[in-house]
Amino acid sequence: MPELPEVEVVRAGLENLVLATTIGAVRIHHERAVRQNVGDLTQQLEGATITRVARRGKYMWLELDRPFVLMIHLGMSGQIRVNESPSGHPHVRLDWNVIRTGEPNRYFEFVDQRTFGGLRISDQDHNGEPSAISHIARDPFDPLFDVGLFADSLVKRSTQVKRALLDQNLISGIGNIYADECLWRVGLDGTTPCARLDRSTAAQIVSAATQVMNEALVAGGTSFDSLYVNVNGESGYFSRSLSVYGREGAPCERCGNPITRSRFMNRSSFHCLTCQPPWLLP
DNA sequence: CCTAGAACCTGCGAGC
DNA sequence: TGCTCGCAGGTTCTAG
Repeated sequence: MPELPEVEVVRAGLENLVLATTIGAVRIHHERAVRQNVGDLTQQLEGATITRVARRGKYMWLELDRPFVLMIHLGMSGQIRVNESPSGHPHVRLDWNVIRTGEPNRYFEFVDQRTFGGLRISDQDHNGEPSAISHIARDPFDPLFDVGLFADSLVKRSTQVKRALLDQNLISGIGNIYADECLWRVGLDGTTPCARLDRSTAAQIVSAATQVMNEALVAGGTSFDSLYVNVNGESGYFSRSLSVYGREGAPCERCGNPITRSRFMNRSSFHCLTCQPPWLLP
């Protein structure tokens, strides 16, 4: 469920607490939450000091004083909760020792209802980046994100624009909510063939995606229910600022016509048929 | 290589 | 009050 803004809220919250601390006991209550040998993960992590909490797209990872990192992906329903065990799905608990301030030891838990997310160790390439996500494109918040490269790749795709926006190998961080919000802001129907787009439109897409995700980040992310919360269990407020997602039948903020819902890629898409004229097949 | 589906899971609300 | 069905912020594997 979480897209870039929600993952960034969790990343920042976690970094604020665990930087320069040392991992103590690691307890795994659900093997599916660990995408590798359970014993290896436990053994490699204990005693490691956390030097940075990083993110690309929807993936985040703990950098350590070791030649590997701990990858964390929240999937559809994953949470990181600090110093509390929410009822339901305790999966992996990491204790850490606060050597920085002398505060009492703490722990965080990775909790995941649907277990599409998980934790795993990854080694790093020569640039220090996790090899586990070498296939994931840079996200629009990345200073090294290349709009020209994205535009070139996008217009060459022989698929529809919404599908391309959800392809993490092309641009990362965008999911079903922000793809719909972005396309509404640009005035583009999601089924438009990529081949019909030009570089200028591609740049508008990046700009709109960056803006909407930044607004969501400032609001603490989008929460429809208790499944997405920050490390302290608190919801974000951006759902009240969504223009199309989840607003079937409600008036379009731009033209007043009702927002419609359709099936696309086996999931829901929300759009304004007036502001985003449907692409007509030739 | 690229694209499009199915598969992986649990829980909730709607409708019968 | 159940029961079934559809639906949910994602990724990855496979077949074509």
